[in-house]
Amino acid sequence: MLKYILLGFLQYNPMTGYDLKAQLATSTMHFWHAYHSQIYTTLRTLEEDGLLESVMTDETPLGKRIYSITASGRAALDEWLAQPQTRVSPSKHELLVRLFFSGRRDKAAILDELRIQRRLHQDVLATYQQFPTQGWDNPPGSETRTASEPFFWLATLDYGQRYEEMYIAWLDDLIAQLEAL
Amino acid sequence: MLKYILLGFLQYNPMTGYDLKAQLATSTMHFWHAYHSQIYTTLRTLEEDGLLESVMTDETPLGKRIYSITASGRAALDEWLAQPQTRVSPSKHELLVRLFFSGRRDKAAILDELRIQRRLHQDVLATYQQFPTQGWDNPPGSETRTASEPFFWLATLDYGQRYEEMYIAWLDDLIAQLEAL
DNA sequence: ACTGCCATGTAACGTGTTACATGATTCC
DNA sequence: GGAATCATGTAACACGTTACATGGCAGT
Repeated sequence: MLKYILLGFLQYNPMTGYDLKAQLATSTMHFWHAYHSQIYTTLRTLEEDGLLESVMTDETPLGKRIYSITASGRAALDEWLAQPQTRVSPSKHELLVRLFFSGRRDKAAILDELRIQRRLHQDVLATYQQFPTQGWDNPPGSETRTASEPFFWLATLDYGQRYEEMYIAWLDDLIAQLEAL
Repeated sequence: MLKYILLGFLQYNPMTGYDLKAQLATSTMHFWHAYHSQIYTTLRTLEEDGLLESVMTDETPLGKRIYSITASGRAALDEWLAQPQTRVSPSKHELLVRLFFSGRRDKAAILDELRIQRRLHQDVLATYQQFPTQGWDNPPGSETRTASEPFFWLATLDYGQRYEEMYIAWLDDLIAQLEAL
């Protein structure tokens, strides 16, 4: 999966692993996450498989390695996009697991945990709400873009906002119910 | 993580791997998923670590192996529950990845994919809505339950319903926008 | 006879996480 | 002088997925 995200970003223009790490920490933070260790190793694997190429700028000890997509890389990305997803994305949500098994826990401890989550998700929502006004509606690179790309980027951002709003409302109702018990 | 889900279910009463697989396919389907291969291997690991014990019923070639939680197992579960989660659960959502990079795709193909997802998620929502009337508000086992357990089970189910409603509404709006383009 | 569900497991592979490790440059 | 950010990588381990593999029992 990360493979296609890296190819997806590199289709617009060449980037370093560090740049891709930054893209994942901003543009895709609401639907995919990866650690830098995984990004660097996956980039190397993609290069070995001929889907990417890289060059080192200024051969100083610790220079930048800039990756570019190859024709095979574009083909692999297009082929993946052409196969529609026909199942639901399986979800994994640790807080819900904890809650499901919280029957014996102290009420005050649960409320503390829920309130922490409420604050964290409020922050995430605030971040999303600032994205479009920060020029995020035109993010990765510049050239080789079609007119519809910002449409889809904004659609995923809209998902992120709706998700956070739903989640916060659910937390608020749950906190109120627990307090009333 | 699966470790604690298995311990969580087994705190109520002993079960087989097959039973646990069924629990994961129903009770926790909206927040955690695991394959039977992983369930069986994790159960073995937990037994090796002394958190579970098992007995074989009727020593026929292919009998049932019934797992029970040990005192150490309960302690491990309680300890995990006592450490509150202070970060947001990272999300991974394949359809959003595909959508994010769909700028060059054929509009009709994207619409097909979104409509398939809409139907699948409608089915999932329908399943959730039938749960409480099917006695799911009192699911795993029977004994050793506290009064607040159904409260938390219903809270996670409520999350699942709200999530699906939000997701379907988002899909509907997106489909309408795409059609209008 | 065949289908579907009960019931268990292994093996190989793929993905993801944590920790270790280094060093330059920029801003305060 | 110190902290933050830029920049890259490896190693060990943990977790998750797919495929292979077996066989009983109940219902049609």
